[in-house]
Amino acid sequence: MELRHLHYFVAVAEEENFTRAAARLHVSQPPLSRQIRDLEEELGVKLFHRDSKSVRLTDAGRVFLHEILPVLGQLENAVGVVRAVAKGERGEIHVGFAPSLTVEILPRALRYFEKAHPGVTVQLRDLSTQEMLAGLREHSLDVALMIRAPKVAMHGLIFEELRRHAICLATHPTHPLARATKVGLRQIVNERLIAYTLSDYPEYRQWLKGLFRRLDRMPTVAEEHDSSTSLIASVEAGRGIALVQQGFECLAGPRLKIRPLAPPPPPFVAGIAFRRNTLSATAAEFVSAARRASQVN
Amino acid sequence: MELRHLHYFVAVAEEENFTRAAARLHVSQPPLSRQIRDLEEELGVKLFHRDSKSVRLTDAGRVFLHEILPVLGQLENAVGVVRAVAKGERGEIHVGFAPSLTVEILPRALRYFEKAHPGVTVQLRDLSTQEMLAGLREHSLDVALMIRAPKVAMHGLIFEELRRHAICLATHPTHPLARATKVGLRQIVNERLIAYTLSDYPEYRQWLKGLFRRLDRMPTVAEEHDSSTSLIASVEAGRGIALVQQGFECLAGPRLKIRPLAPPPPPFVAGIAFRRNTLSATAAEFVSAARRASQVN
DNA sequence: TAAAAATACTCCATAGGTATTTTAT
DNA sequence: ATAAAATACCTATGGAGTATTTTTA
Repeated sequence: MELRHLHYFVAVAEEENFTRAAARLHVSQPPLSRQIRDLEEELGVKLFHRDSKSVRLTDAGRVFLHEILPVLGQLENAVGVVRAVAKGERGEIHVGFAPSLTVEILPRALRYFEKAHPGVTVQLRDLSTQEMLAGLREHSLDVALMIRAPKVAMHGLIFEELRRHAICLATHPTHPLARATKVGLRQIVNERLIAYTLSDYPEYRQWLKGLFRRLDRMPTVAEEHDSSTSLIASVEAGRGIALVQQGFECLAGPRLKIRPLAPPPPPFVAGIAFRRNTLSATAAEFVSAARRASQVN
Repeated sequence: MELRHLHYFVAVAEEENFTRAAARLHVSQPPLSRQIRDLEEELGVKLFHRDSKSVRLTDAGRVFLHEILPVLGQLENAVGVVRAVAKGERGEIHVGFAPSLTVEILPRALRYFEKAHPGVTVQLRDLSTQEMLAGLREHSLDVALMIRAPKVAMHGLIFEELRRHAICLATHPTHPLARATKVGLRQIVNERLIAYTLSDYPEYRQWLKGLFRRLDRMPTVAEEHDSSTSLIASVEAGRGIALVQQGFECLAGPRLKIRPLAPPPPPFVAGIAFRRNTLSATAAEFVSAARRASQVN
């Protein structure tokens, strides 16, 4: 049985006439008769009473028509839905992001994307880099806004750089270094450092290690935090200093003093990651929205 | 698009592998690849991400699978239902009957039929002969238990005789004729006759007319009734006599006296009517149940 | 007799097969 | 190098066309 049989059956049932149904289907009458006969044979059921003057559904045929019409309707609907999804008119996209590191890019990217694809639901998930990479691999995420993790395996994934963020020093407003115009790395090696957790943000800690490699020592990591909120609170409480990215002001507000480092150390590289091969058109659109969002204002 | 495409798509989606899916479908891999490609082209949608190591659904493909699976299920179900209907395991049959004239046959026929086709709903409709013939013609009835109407057009319909009912005289128990062993037609020509209505039971009135044709006169039709119940009440009240069929006792009980006519006039012919060409297997089964039911005990 | 469906046949489009190439790891 | 999908090409099933016959009112 093929859809052809069903469409032919519906036409004959509705026209109650093979010749008219054939015309409506743009085929000639004999093949139509044959297809209906084949369908009846396959079902083992007579679908029509035929005589030379009239063609009418049998009881079984009436039941079949009744069962088949909604099926054909749903099928047509399915085709419409799948095309809409492929065109990005409908659907769902799962986006992972590191909240503290993408404060500027994410909202703008969302705005651009929403404008282009109002029918697509964006599922946002606040995740660590590790979770994002795992999520991308197991297809629970489509794209991830994250910081480049230099020594992390990216098999099958692509990391596309969007923006570089200079590293700044965040201190309590009354801290001695808060007034310095230029802060060098050497000036902070004896400070207590408030950092992100090693388990959730290994790339941050790698970067930290690399930052002080040229010097003979690095500051003690006095505390670990798994969120910017608690890290800010800790620095505000005077428990230590933190190294954060340019733009951190909009998270910390006036509670912390943010100073640039000089000479500027290698910056954070913010970007977007996605699977190399299995990127949906919609996800690709999100990537380009993120690209636009990261263009300097 | 044909069902083949959908079945192939489901197999590949579930196996996530063309070679295995091909084996499962009992076809070789290249035709399968081709059919999937054709489907994708027709939809204008990429359904799978392919690389040499893995095949995975795209987002659109996942949506399509989700939409298509219930459709294929319903289709399979429809095939099952239509076969059940054709086999008489399920379905509906519309039966018209003249209550007063089929008191013996109908209940027995129903019992036989119910036993053979417990899944079939029997819709019973108490109708006049005219209504039954119209119902059969417009397919709102499948079969009708009725009295033969000699001069009524039966184009396209078949009347199959089931049983003959001798004509009897029904009187009030104290009526002079109630004691007679044999009642001749001549003895009742001066009686007031209680009859069925001309409009609903024309064949009864035709038969009545024919009955007295040989005599020079016929009894006055004093009253008309459209149901046996009211006819019985009227005769019981002593308003006249009635001519009814043998077996009427079980309707009238002891309220009326039923006497045979002698010599016996042409009897009522009870039978079953149905369309000549468009008789469902189930309806045919009902006809044969009625045949069995009308066999003498 | 006429109107419609069924049958007989012919043709070719295409589903499916085999052999081979391409591709990505 | 390997494993799987895609491509190339061939075969033949069967869908569709034309001409004709059958059916029944």
